[in-house]
Amino acid sequence: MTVRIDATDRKILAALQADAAQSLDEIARNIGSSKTPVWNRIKKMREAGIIGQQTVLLDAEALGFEACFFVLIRTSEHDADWQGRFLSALKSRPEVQEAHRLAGDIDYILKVRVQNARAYDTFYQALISEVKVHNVTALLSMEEIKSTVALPL
Amino acid sequence: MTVRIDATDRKILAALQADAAQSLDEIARNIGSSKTPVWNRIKKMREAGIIGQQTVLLDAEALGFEACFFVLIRTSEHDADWQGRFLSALKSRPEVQEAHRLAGDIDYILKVRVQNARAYDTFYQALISEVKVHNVTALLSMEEIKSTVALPL
DNA sequence: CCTGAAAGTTGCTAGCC
DNA sequence: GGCTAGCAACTTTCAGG
Repeated sequence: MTVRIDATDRKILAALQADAAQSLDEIARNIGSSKTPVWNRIKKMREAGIIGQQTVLLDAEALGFEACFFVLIRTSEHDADWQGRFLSALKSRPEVQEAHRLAGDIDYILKVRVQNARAYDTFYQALISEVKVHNVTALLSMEEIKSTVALPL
Repeated sequence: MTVRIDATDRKILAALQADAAQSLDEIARNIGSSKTPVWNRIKKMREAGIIGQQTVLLDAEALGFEACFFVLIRTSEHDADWQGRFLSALKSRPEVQEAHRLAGDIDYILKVRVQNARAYDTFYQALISEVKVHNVTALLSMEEIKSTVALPL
């Protein structure tokens, strides 16, 4: 299932990451190739799942999502049933933008984007009523210094 | 500078978030409108900055970025000069995907994506040699449970 | 604010080097 | 593997209700 990625592929990926709206011609010109080979490579990488969803980045604040929290979670329960319920709760809640299971004494970290502090509290109350967690610390973001989805290819 | 966003605009944004590659016709059909009005609204929201970069989401693991750390940073220095150097260090390092200034006793949180633990250490050493920080805790992600850039419109 | 149609670009395929 | 050529499909513009 692993596809070999060469230097040209990486250039294509970097170009797509930077601006997925540009045309094949433009990408081809910038990396010193031409339309068809670029298209074939993109197709292959799409099929291999290396290139995933194509999306737009929206201005969260302009759309009324003015609060962003990082939530550190410790739990005492580690059985499969609890974990299953916890994971599906996270996946089904759209305000959870990221969720990671961690190594170390903190078990999970979430990134939660909501309209305001009150909306966060609603989310938090709903979450802890659905699954029991041992300890929760919420870190409130005051300023988004940097935010990118680009990998440093 | 604020543009009024109505229900139709929100539907368009949701559609674009889900798949920015779909055609105007498709979007128009799904939201019960037609090409030109959809295009006019998109244009307006682009100009207002509500719609930002168009990009693709890449499979980090397939491309060799197998480690993801969340870094909690406490600092004792809060003067403008220090902060300026710290921020520009973060912005210039491509492995830093997110950086937030926080409220509370932890001052900053970073999300750092690197090839492996060793690459993280290289990053970490470089960062602390550039700017002095009081206390650093790195949380290693074992599993990316969820990751989306979509806002819950 | 929407409709419909025209014009220029682009995505994608096929056949040749 | 890459290149050239072509058509279908798309984006973008604009006159008119």
